[in-house]
Amino acid sequence: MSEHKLNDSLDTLKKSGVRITPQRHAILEYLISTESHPTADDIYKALESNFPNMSVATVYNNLRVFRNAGLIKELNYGDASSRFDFVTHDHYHIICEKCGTIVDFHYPGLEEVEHLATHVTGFEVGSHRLEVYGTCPACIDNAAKVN
Amino acid sequence: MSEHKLNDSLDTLKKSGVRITPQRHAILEYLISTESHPTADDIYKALESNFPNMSVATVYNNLRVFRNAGLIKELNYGDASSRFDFVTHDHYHIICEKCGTIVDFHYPGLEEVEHLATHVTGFEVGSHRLEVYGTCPACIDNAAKVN
DNA sequence: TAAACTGATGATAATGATTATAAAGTAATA
DNA sequence: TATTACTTTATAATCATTATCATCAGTTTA
Repeated sequence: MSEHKLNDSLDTLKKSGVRITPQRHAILEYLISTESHPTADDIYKALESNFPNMSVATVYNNLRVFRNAGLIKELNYGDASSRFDFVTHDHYHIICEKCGTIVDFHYPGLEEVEHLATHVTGFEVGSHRLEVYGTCPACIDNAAKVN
Repeated sequence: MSEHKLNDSLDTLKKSGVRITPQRHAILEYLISTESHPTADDIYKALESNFPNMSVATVYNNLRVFRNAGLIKELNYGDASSRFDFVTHDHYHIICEKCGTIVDFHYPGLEEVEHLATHVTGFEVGSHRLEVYGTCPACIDNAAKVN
């Protein structure tokens, strides 16, 4: 799956003069293949078996490289650590406040909001971020069972 | 200004059995009076002269108390520390990527998005969060002067 | 090919925000 | 007044992230 996403990404990196090391390859591959939105530590642990000597710093460094290249997004929710999300087409996130699950969903875009914001504040708008919070189906079920 | 916001907040706290200490009073007052979106440390520093013995932990503890009481919101942007915002009427934030300035703006609400998200994901939706990123007028000016 | 250069990695220390802990203070209540 | 519950303060602990620096690997150049 998504073999071409990986190749596209590797091309992008090469073009900006970034070397493709085995670690970088593995981190990118993991980010593309996973459905989840892993923390740096998740990634570190997931690759531990293949790269027993890899340093946490390497994970952080390369996440920054990928972010600067526009390949991934860094997500900051209330909890302690950042999560990382491979950038595909535009999508938003809905987050379960009970268990932390993050699910993607699509929405036609909110250019209106950007326009209004520009108009009202005089800012030059670059991007926006939207998240919806609630309770996921699994947690709703669990709550029902308990009562 | 906003004397009644403060009194409302104090009432809310009293009703939920929270004691009004001088520190709590001062922190709340500061949050209501300031236009900015201060970090815990900003608050700590701002009240230093009046409360030379106040501990940072007190600031954090009370911010949590206020947040649990629904009086303030905790905002997490990319940078290191959380910012706190007194909850008034619903508004969104636009954030300058150059200097970090945060400005409020109003928008009719995005219930549509919540409905769609519910429909698509099966989540029970509670709230959402939207931020717009860009460059503030001052930074635009500065950039123009340099070139 | 060998030397030199550049960037990447890995180990570890440092930083900085937030939280935990425990002792002492303060208000509320019986 | 004695007891209880809640707060504050001071400080230590935690934990994510970043900085440092020696080492390593790939690439370029002589």
